[in-house]
Amino acid sequence: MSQDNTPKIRTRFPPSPTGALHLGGARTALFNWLFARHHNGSFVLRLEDTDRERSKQEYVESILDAMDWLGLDHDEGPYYQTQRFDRYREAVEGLVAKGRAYWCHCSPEELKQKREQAMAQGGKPMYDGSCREKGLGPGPGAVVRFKGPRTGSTAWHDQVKGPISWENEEMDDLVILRSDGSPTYHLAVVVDDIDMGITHVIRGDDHVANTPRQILLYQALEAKPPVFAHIPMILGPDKTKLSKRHGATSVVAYRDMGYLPEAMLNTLARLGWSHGDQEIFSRDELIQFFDLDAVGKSAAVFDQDKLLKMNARYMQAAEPKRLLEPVRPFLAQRGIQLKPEQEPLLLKAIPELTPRTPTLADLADWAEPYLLEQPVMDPKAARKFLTPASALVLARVRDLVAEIGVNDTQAMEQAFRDLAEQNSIKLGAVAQPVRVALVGRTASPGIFEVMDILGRDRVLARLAAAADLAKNPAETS
RNA sequence: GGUCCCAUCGUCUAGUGGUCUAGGAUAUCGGCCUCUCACGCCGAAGACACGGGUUCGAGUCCCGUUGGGACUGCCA
Repeated sequence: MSQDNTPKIRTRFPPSPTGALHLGGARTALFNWLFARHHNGSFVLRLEDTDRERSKQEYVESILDAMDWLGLDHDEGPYYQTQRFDRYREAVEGLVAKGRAYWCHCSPEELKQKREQAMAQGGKPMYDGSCREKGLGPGPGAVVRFKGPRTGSTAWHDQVKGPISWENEEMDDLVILRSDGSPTYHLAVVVDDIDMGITHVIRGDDHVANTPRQILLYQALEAKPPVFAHIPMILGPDKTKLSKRHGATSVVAYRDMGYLPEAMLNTLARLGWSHGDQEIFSRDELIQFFDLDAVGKSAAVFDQDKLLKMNARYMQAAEPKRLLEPVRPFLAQRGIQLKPEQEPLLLKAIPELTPRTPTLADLADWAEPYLLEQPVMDPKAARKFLTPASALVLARVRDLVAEIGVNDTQAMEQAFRDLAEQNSIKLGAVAQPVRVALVGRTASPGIFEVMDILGRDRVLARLAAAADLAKNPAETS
């Protein structure tokens, strides 16, 4: 039972489908989603596809896919701006009729020339308003410009930056309708946010300079502007705006590298937002604690190492079953189709594996020896540990396994220690050859746990195969 | 160039005038643990950009300087 009289909070995320969802966009989406969820409001998804040249359906799908992966579900939409052209057209006509906008016949070429000339003379590259008072009508190549005020100032109280104000004379008359009849970003975004009842616009602070222009548009359209909150940008390691040249910047790229969405979400949330010294947040905690007042003002550099560590923590903490489906594609990349009867074995191995595997890709790598009939033998490891001298040790261990089995790890460890002592060698001198015999490499979880999971028969078979190799080391190299 | 925004360890950040000889995380280094590799634990090093104010007192408030970023499109 809701008893608040205040209008329900509505936020939106409006990506333009001209590329994949990148880290900055994902964080913006996350903050909007968290804010809506925290306040029990609605989260609207809208595709800003008015740039017909660059907008692509495949990007729409990729963005939706990424949002889905992150679990950022929307309550409304996705709306598409290309389906609302009539509405924008109507708004523009209304503005022209009221004298708040006018037709402009200046060509892009002469505009560009004027801009460059102004720059060269140290002036401001703004539209000079040549057509502002001409009272022109539509025509070939003509656009509609907003008729902004020439005096006064426009101000707002930004929810993260505080008070910001702009001299109106600093703003030129922006184009709101292109010569092809399509609306520009400024017009479409304002009309949409009005129509969709958006109460809070949370977006990257690369939009602050757009805000006063849009407020003017709200006023001309006789609508109340929403609350604005400009969150700091996410920068690359070189502190410039994140872009393709910064390597992996798309969210799905991280998914494909084996990161868990909860780790991605947690890391993104901590860029520009904090809750005391807490570092790990569940999805519910994020919703519970998130608010705009704890969002910082300065730009943040995305730290891959920290994401990796975060992912490692989530990997370790995950229930083995949670990892089963997500790891499948990474196994498949290694040519392994996980069979149903192998699942219990993998599930049992996962707790031993995850402290060593920061990503799903690593997990697949480390799980491989358990899932193949015989492990892929690393030649270097074989050369070093499967020596004629170790053949004897391997044979003794076989006897041990035949005798004790593999499920009593404590008894097996004791037996290994006794064996080492009897031969006056260190435990490692026994364990390493065995390890290489069992998994084909020099690093693995504890050797007794590996044996337990592999099971007696497989252990015996692998020890036998390794002993053969050890007797004839030439074959390995 | 102009406008606007920003400024605490390498990086993410805590800090809202005194409890800061500045806390946490990550990265780095050292140690412990140990059958390998990890995990984990312990420890070290590492920051309030600079200069003026205001104040009994400033990382915290104000001004300036410097540095960085964004915008300056018929792109969003």
